[in-house]
Amino acid sequence: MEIDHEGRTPVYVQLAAILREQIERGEFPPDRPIPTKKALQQTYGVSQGSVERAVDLLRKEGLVETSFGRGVFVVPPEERHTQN
Amino acid sequence: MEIDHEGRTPVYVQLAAILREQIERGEFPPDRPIPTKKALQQTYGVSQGSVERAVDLLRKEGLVETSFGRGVFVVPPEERHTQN
DNA sequence: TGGGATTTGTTCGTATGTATC
DNA sequence: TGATACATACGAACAAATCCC
Repeated sequence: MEIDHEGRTPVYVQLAAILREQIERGEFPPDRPIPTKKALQQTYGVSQGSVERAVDLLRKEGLVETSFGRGVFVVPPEERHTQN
Repeated sequence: MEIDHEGRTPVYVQLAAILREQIERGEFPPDRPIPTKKALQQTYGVSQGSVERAVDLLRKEGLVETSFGRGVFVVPPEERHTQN
């Protein structure tokens, strides 16, 4: 899936959707960080700010947790308390 | 008062402090918007984003309310319900 | 009715620096 | 020390609400 920089859907929303789907498909191993924010920038060709916002969305949804200096981690489904 | 772009205190925090003091001194007439965000940008030589953040702080403090397309308004002291 | 001007709000990219591990 | 998350700041473009003539 790719990011459309022209359309009306914000880039960070698109990126969040991509990651959300990958997470729910279990494409990321547990207890290990998903690709770093820098990697996401490069993979999808978006800015740091857009990655920040995308991850922020997923964090608020309870799908991931971030750990300063370590990485972004997927929250196991049974531990999710979505405070949407 | 001026903004120090070099120091450790964020620009937007400094700007919020300036405006907060002016508001509490009653320097802005009631029922009329305070200087527009664009004016604040020019007056203090800061970016739109910094003005945005400064006003956001004051809004969260309950000191001002913003009205899309109209301006930023001082909340009368007796109506402030600071949900800090 | 209409359309331009004003004003707040959002998004994006870039750059730089700080904090944590 | 290096990798990483996070914060700050700027500029630019555009969208959306309001106002005014």
